[in-house]
Amino acid sequence: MTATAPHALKPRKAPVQTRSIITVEAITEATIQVLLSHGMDRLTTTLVAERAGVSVGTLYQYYPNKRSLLSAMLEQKMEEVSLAVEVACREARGKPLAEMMHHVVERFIDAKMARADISTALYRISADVGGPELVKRVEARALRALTGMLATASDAGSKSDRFAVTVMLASMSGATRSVLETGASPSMVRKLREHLVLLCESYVTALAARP
Amino acid sequence: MTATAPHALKPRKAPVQTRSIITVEAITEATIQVLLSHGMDRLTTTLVAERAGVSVGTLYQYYPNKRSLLSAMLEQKMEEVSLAVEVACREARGKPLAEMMHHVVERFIDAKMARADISTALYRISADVGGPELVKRVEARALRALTGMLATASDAGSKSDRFAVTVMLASMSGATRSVLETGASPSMVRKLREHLVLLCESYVTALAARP
Amino acid sequence: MTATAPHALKPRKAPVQTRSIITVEAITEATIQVLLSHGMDRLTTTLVAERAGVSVGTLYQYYPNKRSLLSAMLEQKMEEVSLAVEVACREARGKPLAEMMHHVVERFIDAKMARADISTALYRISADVGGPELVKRVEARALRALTGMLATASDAGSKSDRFAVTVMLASMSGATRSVLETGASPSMVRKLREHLVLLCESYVTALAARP
Amino acid sequence: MTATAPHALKPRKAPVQTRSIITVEAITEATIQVLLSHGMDRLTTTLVAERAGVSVGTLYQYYPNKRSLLSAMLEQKMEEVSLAVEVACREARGKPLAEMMHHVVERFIDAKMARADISTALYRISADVGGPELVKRVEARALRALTGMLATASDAGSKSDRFAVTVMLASMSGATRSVLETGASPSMVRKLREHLVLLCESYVTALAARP
DNA sequence: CATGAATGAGGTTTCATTCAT
DNA sequence: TATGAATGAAACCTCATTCAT
Repeated sequence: MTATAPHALKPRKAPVQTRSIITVEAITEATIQVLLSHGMDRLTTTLVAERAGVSVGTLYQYYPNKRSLLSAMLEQKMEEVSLAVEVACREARGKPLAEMMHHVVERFIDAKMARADISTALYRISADVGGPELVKRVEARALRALTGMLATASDAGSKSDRFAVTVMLASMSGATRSVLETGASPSMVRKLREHLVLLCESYVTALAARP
Repeated sequence: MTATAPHALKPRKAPVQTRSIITVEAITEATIQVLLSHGMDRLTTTLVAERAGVSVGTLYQYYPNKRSLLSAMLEQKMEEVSLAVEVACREARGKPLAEMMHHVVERFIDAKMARADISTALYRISADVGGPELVKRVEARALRALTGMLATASDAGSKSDRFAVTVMLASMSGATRSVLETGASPSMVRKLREHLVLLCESYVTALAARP
Repeated sequence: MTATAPHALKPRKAPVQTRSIITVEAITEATIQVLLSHGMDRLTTTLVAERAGVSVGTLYQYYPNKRSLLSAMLEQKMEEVSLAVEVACREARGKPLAEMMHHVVERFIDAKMARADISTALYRISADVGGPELVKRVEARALRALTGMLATASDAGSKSDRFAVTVMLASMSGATRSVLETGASPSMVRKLREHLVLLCESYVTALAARP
Repeated sequence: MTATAPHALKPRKAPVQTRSIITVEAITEATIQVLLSHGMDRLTTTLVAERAGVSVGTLYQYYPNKRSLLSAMLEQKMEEVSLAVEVACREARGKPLAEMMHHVVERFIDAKMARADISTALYRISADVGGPELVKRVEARALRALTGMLATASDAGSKSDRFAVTVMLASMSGATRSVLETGASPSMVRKLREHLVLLCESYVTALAARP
């Protein structure tokens, strides 16, 4: 990717007409496919447009540059996951710790696995495309939600601080990524759910038990 | 980076003479520096060579292409971490679980933080450069070592299987990465150590307590 | 020229719009000119593009690599000659041997001399650029045509086999090439016509007279 | 090949010591091999040196540049052929035409086929490396010899001029090249001998019979 | 709005040649 | 003499982006 001014990462215009929406969706889908089949450094705007069945020109009507195309995809997926976590946290407020973790982990993995291919594809970008900053910004919401939820646990005065929650979230992401990159068979995913619940639950409990 | 056949990722020749060794080290160091100062997609072979104080031609005497240069760096650092884990596992055999985890986590983080800049830089490339495969291959050793060690715990019949260990390792990596990308102040690192020990310890204990 | 996989020698896309056709023709012509003025090993794609009044990028839209550019030119010219021979053979069917050879040789030389500069330029590349294979493939048609024609000679049961015809064709090519590379003044060309007719005629006659 | 001043095409020094002779021969042989296995445009001085079992530096002790290396090979082989023709012509003086042609053609083909690989390899260079000029210069001797010989034919006042002989020589070369590039099985070579004799003999006879 | 031909800066890689050891 | 590490000019080729149609 050639150097690009840091501005202009937003999509160029929001599609309103039906045709436009279809076009944008085709582009989005094509990006995923190319990312998966060719990898980050053979992804070219021309190739994406071709796969989407439109011309490059059209692609550039919706995204001012390549970076914004990828950035949009990354943000979209991450928002989705963050939202899922937020909702799960709201639902689990006031419950006992074990139940909380169970619920949140399930929703987190659900969100990642809905279109697991997208998740996998995005691991190929996150480093570039404003990765860390974007990640931090989007994860902040999930972080707040989790911290808030933990404070309402019915069975334990929570000692969990922001840092502990970060560690937990990063662990969940790391483990899920690892499984996704190994292929993610259904049985693997089942085990992942189980283990992540155990991991988080025991961690939170241990935190609460600290002097 | 231009398309490159998946072969030819190995360095081209091992430096034998003193002069060569110095050259290769200069290239290695320059790669890190450029990665940190310019980022993955403004890293050019010319720039690396310049920074290393050699000509591009020289760089290409040791690495057949850009990919192999980056790949070599990634592998090198990962081997280092894997080795550190292996050694730590050997040292902690036969100890109680808590002590084991404490020891391994400490050594893991030590290895990552020695030249934290390198670790950070490498997160930018792991996705390309044969990432997953390389990761899997190199981590396999750490995995075996950890599993083996856990079986010798003095205080608990280990129920830990390969999958659980993968989850643990991925969690450690994920959390460490998260901290590194946020800046990694000394106090952060201290907290990370503490929390990762807690996380792993409680996880392993919980695993052992399962029906 | 850098190493190139043996595939991908075909032009990348056929020009359809008027603008494209002009572009491709400009590139073709520029290639000849550069070949003549600079020689095979100072012919660079950049130089060709410049001469053609387009950018390198444009050149690469029509030819996937340097080799294919040259290959296309070679094939084009050779097809032309082969076609000329085919047509001449068809026209001369049923005539006496002497007349046949006269006609074919004349048309062969006509075809080579139309843009003698191109012929000369192409001798510089035929060795690389898939030479032999291409030559064999394209000449096959001329070979068949000649053999077929000779069988219809009104004045002699033809003993000419495929091999004899190959020898004849190769002789014609060799002699013509020799003359072209010496400068090919009109008087030389006149003599060449005369002599090649004599050569072929007497050869075919001698073949027919063999026991 | 990079641009090189037109001077300095001669080998740098004549090897006198035994060791040197062996070295030069190894280089010569290696050049042929590389030419055959990799083709003209993947022939690099380093590769040749490697194949010859010496260092590049050593190669440059005997040839001032790549061009001279190739040029030397070309000239050497051509001289050989020319010499063979000269000798054959001397031997055949005073004989009848038919016998003359038979003798010369046989020796010509013998010379080309002794190390047919070399001949084939050289077709890959002749265009570059001062091709035409070199060819003209070296062939001049064969030309003179042939013309001289024909004038002494016992059975016919020769009408053959320099041009006719050029045509004949070019035909012989062309046909031989064609056969070599098609693989040159022994039976093919046998047929080639036969046919070239016939071709030349009938040609010369026809020339003599002209008004 | 869509198209896709054209652009050209710039990146990667090669390889003839030199020269200190 | 031989070596082979180093050089660096220069070649090939890509691809994000624009704009006339």
